[in-house]
Amino acid sequence: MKINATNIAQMASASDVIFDALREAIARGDIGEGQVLRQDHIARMFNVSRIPVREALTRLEEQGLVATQRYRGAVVASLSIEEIREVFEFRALIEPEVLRLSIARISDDALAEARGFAEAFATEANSAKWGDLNRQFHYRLYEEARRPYYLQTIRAALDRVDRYLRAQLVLTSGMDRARQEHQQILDACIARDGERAAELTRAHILGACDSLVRFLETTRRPVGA
Amino acid sequence: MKINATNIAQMASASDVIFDALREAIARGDIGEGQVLRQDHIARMFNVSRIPVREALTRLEEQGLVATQRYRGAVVASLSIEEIREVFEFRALIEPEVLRLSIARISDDALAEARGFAEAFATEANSAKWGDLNRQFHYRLYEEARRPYYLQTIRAALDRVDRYLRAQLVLTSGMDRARQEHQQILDACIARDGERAAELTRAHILGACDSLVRFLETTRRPVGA
DNA sequence: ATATTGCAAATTGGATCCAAAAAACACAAG
DNA sequence: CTTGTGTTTTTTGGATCCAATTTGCAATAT
Repeated sequence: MKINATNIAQMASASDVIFDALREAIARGDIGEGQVLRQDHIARMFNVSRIPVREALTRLEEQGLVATQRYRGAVVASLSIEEIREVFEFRALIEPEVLRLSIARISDDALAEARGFAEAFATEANSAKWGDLNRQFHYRLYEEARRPYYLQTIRAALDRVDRYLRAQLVLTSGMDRARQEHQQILDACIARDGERAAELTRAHILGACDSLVRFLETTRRPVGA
Repeated sequence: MKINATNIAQMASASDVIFDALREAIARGDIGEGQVLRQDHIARMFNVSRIPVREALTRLEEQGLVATQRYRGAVVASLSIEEIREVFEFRALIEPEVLRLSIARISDDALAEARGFAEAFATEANSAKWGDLNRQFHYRLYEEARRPYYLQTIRAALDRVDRYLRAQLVLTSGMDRARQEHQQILDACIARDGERAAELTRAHILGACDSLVRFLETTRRPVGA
C-alpha cells in the first residue's frame, strides 16, 4: 500500500474551503445581510471556476444562511425579528438539555478548559473576538454530552443568529451580563448541578434574545418609517 | 406587465425536482441504506446532465441523508443504533414542545383534519401508506404552532429516521399501539390540554424508539456475526 | 493457489462553453 | 418629466469536455 496524503486525511475539496469561509463570514457578520453573492466574484477570489462556488452556495442555502432566487443569485439571508426570536427560543430549548446531558459525565479537564475560555472572554479587550470566545466557552461545555446531532443542530441555529448576538454583546451592559452569567453557569457545572446549569443557560439565552429584540425594535425601521 | 408562469410561481429548477424525489425515496426507505447513488445513473433517469444531480446530492449530504467520499460517490447514509437513538431523543424533546405551542391556538378545523388523518391511518389496509399518514397526522397538529424553524428541524430529523420508523410500524403491535396513542394525543388536543398532549407525544416517540431499537438489536448483526 | 503489480475502465471534481432569464440602459412618445 | 418599449449587458442554470482518482481485471511472480 502506498502512503500518500489521502490516506492520512481526506483532502478538502475546493467547495469545502469556500463553504467554510463564507459560512464563517456570514455568521460573524463580515458579510452583511442582504448583500448579494456573485458567483463570478467569489470564484475569482478563490481562483476557481463557478462550479465549486455554486456547490458552496447550495450548501449555504440548505443551511438557511443565504436565500437564492432563480436567475437572480444568492443574498445573505436576513431574518425578521420574529424569525430571530424563534431561533433563540429553539436554542433555549436545546442547549440547556445538552448541558444537562453533558454535566452528567463532564471531566475536570473540560471544566478547566471552559473556565479558560470564560476568562479569556471576560478579559479580552478586542470586542471582535468576543463572539468566538463566547462560542468556544459554551461549545466546550456541550461537547461532553457526546451528542453529535444535537451539537450540529445547535451550531446551525447559532450560525443563523450569531451576527445579531455579536451585535448584542457590544451593547452597553450586554457584555457585563454575559460575563456574570458565564461565571454562574460555570459554577453550577463545577458543582455538577445540571438542573441549575440548565436553567441558567436558558435564562442566558432568553435574556440575550430580549435584549437583542429591544435593540432591534428601536433601530430597525426600514419600512413604513 | 406581461403575465406568465414565472409571475405566478417560481418554476422549480431541475435540481429541486431531483432533490425532492431522492429525499422522499431515501426517507421512505425505497432506496436502501448503503446503496450508492451514481451521478450518471440518476442524470439519465431525469434526462439531465450530471450538474443538477450533483447539486441535489450536495443538498442531500447537507441534510445528512447521504454520505459522500471524494472521488467515491454518494451512498445513502446508514445510522448506527446510537445515532438513531439520538435523533429520537431529539424528536422527543422538540415535538412535545411544538405541540404545546400549537395547542394554545389550534382551531377546530385543524383538529378535524388531524382526526381525519388519524382515522385514515387507523383504517388503512395498505401498510405502505402508514408512514405518510402518520406523518400527516402529527404535522397537521404541529403546523398551528406557526414555528417554521422548528417544523423544518422536525422534518429534517424525521427524514433521517423515517425509514426505520416505518419498519417499526409494521412490527407486530407497533401499529396497534400507534393507533391508540394517536387517539389519546388527539383527545388531549381536543381538550386543549397541552401538558398532557406533550407528555403523550413524548412517550409516543420514546416508545417507538425503544421498540425499534429492540428490533434492530435482534436483527442487526452484520459485523462480528 | 495466492499475492502483487500494472494497465484499462469507470467515476467524480472542476473548467469551459452555451442558453435562458433578469437587470441595465437608451430612446421615443405622451 | 415620466412612462413605456426595445436592445444590450450581466448573471445564472445547465451541458459538455477534461483531468484526477478510484476500481476492476488481467498478467506475473512466488
